[in-house]
Amino acid sequence: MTASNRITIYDVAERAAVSVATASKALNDTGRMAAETRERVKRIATDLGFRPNVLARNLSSRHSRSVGLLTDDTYGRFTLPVMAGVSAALIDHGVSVLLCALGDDPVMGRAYVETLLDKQVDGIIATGKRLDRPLAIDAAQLPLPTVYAFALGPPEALSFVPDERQGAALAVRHLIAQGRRRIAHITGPESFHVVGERAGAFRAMVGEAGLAANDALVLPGAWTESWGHEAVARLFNRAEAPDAIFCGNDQIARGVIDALRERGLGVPSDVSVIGFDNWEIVAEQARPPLTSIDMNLKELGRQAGAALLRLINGEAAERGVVKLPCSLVLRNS
Amino acid sequence: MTASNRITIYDVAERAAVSVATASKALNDTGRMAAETRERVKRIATDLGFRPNVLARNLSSRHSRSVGLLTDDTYGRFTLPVMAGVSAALIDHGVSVLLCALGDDPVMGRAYVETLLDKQVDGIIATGKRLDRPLAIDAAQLPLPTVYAFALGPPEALSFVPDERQGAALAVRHLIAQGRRRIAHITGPESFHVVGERAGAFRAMVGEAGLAANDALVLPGAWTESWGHEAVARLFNRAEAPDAIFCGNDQIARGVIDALRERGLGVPSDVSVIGFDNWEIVAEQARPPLTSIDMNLKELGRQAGAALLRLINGEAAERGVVKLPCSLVLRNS
DNA sequence: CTGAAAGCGCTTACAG
DNA sequence: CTGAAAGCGCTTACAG
Repeated sequence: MTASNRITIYDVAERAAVSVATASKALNDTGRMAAETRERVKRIATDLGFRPNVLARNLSSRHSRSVGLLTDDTYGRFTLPVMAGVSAALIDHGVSVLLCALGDDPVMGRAYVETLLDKQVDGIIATGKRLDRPLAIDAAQLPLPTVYAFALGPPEALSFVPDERQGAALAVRHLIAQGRRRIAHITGPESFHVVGERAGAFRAMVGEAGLAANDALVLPGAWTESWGHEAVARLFNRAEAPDAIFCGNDQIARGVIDALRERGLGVPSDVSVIGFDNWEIVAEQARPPLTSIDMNLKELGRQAGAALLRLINGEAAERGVVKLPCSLVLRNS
Repeated sequence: MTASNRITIYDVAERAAVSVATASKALNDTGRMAAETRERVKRIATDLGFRPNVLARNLSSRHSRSVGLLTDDTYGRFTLPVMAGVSAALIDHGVSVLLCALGDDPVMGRAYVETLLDKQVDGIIATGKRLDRPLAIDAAQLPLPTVYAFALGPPEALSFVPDERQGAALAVRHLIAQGRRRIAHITGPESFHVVGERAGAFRAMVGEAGLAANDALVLPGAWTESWGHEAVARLFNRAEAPDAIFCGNDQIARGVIDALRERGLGVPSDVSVIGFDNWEIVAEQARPPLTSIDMNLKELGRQAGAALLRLINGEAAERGVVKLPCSLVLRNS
């Protein structure tokens, strides 16, 4: 029936002594037929090693079983885990992910998105290097189901982001549970949205616990080891030194740990330290290994992928911002 | 001719008063026909806003115009720029990139690759988190054109990697050109292949220039700021201190710069410092901003993508390891 | 419960 | 130089 020697649905149908229509319905669990027929067709397909030609299926069914993944990230510390999660969620449903690496140039971006639309993607996932900076392309305008992952879309869209406040609260609660009473927060530049979120949650938790909620204990700076180092110098040259430090990321925490050691302070015996991001290469190499907050980005990607699948299938429209919980990864700091 | 209201090649043919066969050939620059006819068809297609249905084209032409991108990276510092380059090289040719995020589990990996093959990808790009660690899947066994990007494939395959030795030599040559005579190399763990490569090139260049090629001037350690800090302590507590330091990455370099400042040494007045990776967020924030070596990973991805296109088109088979030059990014250190 | 037939929208020998 | 026709390998109304 077919020129090439690849097994087609015609071969399966012939062998099962049914029509290709019936074979198709049997394999796709559609239509009605005797259960025995369906089973037989499926078994024969497996025996023959039949793999449906996706290209043909796409043309008939008029959709591509693929989604576009838009990103403006060319560095990837946070984006790649999200992408891996999206991909994992979709692959089991035979949906593949087309990568579309946008630059910061909207004109180029639009051209890229055009080719994505030409490929007839069934939906779009938008992600980006920073939560608080929109992509060069307005993905929500696209005539397609769209989900934002580790990126904030417009209110009428569906966005998945880490719950920064919950993550920060988790960190502070952990320190309090260790019996710490004077907790400082050393964090990144105030221009980052997450810095405000985490600092807000920090203040709230500390206040709630009836501890000293002194603004001098919140130190915004840079996302670097050396800032952690420097901030420790500032904090510990005062009368009342903290007994715990919640750091805005793991690199800061690493600088903090090193600075404390240089001062002869034990971690965690004298001062408890907790990081954020759970960047394994940094957290595990610290001495002692660093306790940290994990944003579960792969899981976030997975949920975004699953939600996009639901939208594509026309299930109840979801919208708004879904904040996913962070988790505490205990090490020895 | 068609049920939907989307513009098809039938609409174009009708309007141009030619057959669909001629329209197809005109638009694809195949076949022979009067130049005038070709132009007219193209113009009408543009006027009508005709966009060919890629799904149909794929089925007829029996290829998907897509390639699979295999990676085992879920962190992405180096992989994402490579991916962006690959994507940029292919998108202009209407070829899209299917992301396939392998875990470290070969069984899962194999299943993922199966679905990629089902999608009839025309080729594969394999990349990974570390140059010197193979993927869980042996991509070279796949019955498809395959290119390795920022990953070493088997000798019979085509691999693109940065020229580590050239990059290191570039760094050392720059320091020598600044009049530096006693150059140290502070770098990462010896278990990394790149550490050996860069250190080898460092020794060769220093020897060639007739400078002190003392093994005590090569300090392997960790990829962290704190190791840079510590290594400076070791180097400068000796009689003969270096006047230049070539660092294995930018984080080390940052620690080095901070440590030198703490010792009251001027950078670059007393000691020149150069990093590796050109990780902008680190290099630009250093005080002074850090001169560094850039591996040009996006360009590497671009070349790998272009090479894969050539393989897919059946042009002369290429193989072996292509080392792409690094470049020097001058800042103020 | 099953099948014949049309159709998805292109491309590509082949004939003229 | 141009076109009629078959074909890519499935799916899906529709008829029975």
